Amino acid sequence: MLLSSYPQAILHIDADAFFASVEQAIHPELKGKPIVTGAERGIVVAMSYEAKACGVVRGMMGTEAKKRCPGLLFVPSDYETYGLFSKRLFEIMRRFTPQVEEYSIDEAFADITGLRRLHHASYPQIAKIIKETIDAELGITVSVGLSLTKSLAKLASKYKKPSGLVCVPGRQVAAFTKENTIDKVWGFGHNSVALLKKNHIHTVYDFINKPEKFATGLFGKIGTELWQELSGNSLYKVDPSEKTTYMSISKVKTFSPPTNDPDYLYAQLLRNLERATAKMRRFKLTTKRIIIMLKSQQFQNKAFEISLSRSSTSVMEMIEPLRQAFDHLFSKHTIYRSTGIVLCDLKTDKNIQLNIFEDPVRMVKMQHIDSAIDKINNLFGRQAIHLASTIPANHRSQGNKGAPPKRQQNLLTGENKHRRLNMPVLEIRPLH
DNA sequence: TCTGGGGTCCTAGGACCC
DNA sequence: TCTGGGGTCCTAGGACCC
Repeated sequence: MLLSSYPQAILHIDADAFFASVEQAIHPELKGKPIVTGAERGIVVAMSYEAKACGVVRGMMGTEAKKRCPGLLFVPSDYETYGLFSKRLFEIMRRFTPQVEEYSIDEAFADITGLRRLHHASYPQIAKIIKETIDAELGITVSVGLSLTKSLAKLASKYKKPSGLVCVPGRQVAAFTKENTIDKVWGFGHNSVALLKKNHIHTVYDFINKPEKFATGLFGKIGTELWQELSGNSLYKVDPSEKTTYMSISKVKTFSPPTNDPDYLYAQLLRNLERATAKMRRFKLTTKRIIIMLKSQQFQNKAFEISLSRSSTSVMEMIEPLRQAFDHLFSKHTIYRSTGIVLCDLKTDKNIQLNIFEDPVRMVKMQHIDSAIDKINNLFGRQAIHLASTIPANHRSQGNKGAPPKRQQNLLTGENKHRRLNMPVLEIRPLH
């Protein structure tokens, strides 16, 4: 196949060691030093390149990380600030093209096809300008890949980290894919890689050199798509539409130390539920199916599913079934390390069907209560108001004792991020 | 890498219908 | 009663992503 330079020019931008880099950008004294985030739980969530160089990896216990890297500094995670940096990054990209797809907190695609004249620059030059703008304005570095498809662009951005700029025009696809093993491909996980290796496929080039039917035979639809994408035929389009909905919303929380105290566990679960439903209401969604999970110390997952008689947005309506599900799942001989809630099959809450036995007045009342709670929590911080039954979740949770939350000025907007006042905790009991 | 917290999509097989 | 052929919807679970 003969490919011209860039029939499509797709960019993938991936921030380097994002959380750690943001911390270094806000705290200049941390620059050039090995640091990790995740201090609040004592495990490594993200590490700077300096820390990575000593062999510190994600999920590692703090003590082990310190052993490998004696000068290691721990900072607590600050997701609000990471989110703000993320927003800035996407905004910079949008100055060059509206075709920007926010893929995750630290990654985005952009379609810059046809923009050479507008920017008076070649595609690689445009990529370079975007990269330099981000690096300069945010004080962090990103790695950039430019190629014909999303899959190739993603491969390219990963090829030279940190702070790489890798351009793969059509005529270099063959050479470039020879340089990349299949485990680097976005969409091939452990199982797929194992299967490919059994078939003597080791590089991406090996894969695209097989007939398309071979890929389809092994992996079905996904196989065909990846084969096309990696061959330089763009199938996955850059989707700039904002995320407005969810299929599911989950809240999981691991606590330390693990426990088998039912009051504590139930309170944790209820708190998960409060947070999940608050998010659900923010997106104007409703649920009918809820999954309750308890994870044991040995990482055994036990789950129970409840179906509501009709779609709902209100915690109060879910409390009874939650209690029953918990009693069903809980065993006093098991020690648990986390609880979780998944709200499934979410639908927009336009017209919730009432069945004839229900009391619409009561329902409307509950909706008023919910929206009042949501408003207050919006103003005064997450869960300024919460159910009294979640209070046991505050005790015994020694997990975050060491690291008080940071109350710093927001460097980007000048606002105080934490507008929480010293509010008393209001307690609301479920209606009966 | 032994396990944090969030998500999506695809597929096979059963239930049910003509 | 077992014998045909064909369709749709739903569900569970796997695989993958960051």
